[in-house]
Amino acid sequence: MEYHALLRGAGLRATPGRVALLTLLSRAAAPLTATEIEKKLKGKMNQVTVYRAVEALAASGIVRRVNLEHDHAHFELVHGREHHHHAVCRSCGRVEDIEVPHAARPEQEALKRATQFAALDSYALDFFGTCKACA
Amino acid sequence: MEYHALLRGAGLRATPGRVALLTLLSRAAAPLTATEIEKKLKGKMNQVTVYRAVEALAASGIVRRVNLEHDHAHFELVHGREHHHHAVCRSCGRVEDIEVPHAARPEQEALKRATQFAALDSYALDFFGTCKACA
DNA sequence: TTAGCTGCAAAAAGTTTGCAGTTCC
DNA sequence: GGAACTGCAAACTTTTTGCAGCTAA
Repeated sequence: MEYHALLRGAGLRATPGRVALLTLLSRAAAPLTATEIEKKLKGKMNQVTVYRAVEALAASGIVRRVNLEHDHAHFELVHGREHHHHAVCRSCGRVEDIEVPHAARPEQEALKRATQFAALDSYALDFFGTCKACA
Repeated sequence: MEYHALLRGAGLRATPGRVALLTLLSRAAAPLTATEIEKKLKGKMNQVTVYRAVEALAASGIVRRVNLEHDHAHFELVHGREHHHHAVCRSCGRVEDIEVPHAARPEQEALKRATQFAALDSYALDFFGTCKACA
């Protein structure tokens, strides 16, 4: 029941659908779209509720909204884990999570270069190319 | 008429609308959405044609499609210039172009870490935070 | 002349909202 | 019991497609 506690700790209700959603995301190897989530939860939660759930979870910092290419958002669990990145196939849309070493706190360097920003607290680093299946 | 030649060189027709579109993008301080482009070209090109034009221009490598937060694509000119990045305001959506020093060819490092990819040839590094106007 | 471009109308995707009923705590 | 959550239907936004007419080369 670890997700039950996680939800309650964020002041959210631990409904069966939300626990199933978090369990699904925790087992996914890459971010999922709202439609993928709804299909894999088949019947447990309808699409509108999926959107509302990921919105609430994102507001609590439990889930992160990821914008890759393609015209729809993807969602992933914010493990307590390391910041990670994505490789995206331009041909089929496949996404793989990858770890890439990078400078510590690149946001601070970016903020120095920006003239119109008061704060930058996160960043996204995503790679695009062709997956082995499509090559 | 520099854009006329650029278009012809890519095998595309140099229509007045496309030249106006490229001129607009060249003067923009940050990537524009299709709707913004259509409004700023008021009357010169309708929205459907804007989508078809940026698609053709992106296929020729003249324009780049950028996916930031928010649910719509942005488009920017691919100057012959340096790879650059974006600061995005989570509150109002404002986007500023920024230059950030980074490792040479991070794609190669990323490809080593990916297990399912045959090639990675580009990447996006975008920062999120709050702009001065919203702070 | 003609392949490429354009506009209009309509459809397709993805996402959000209103409201009434249900459920977690 | 009451606030939070859910599902249904419908709206809204962004993007794509079909088709007929126009135009750059």
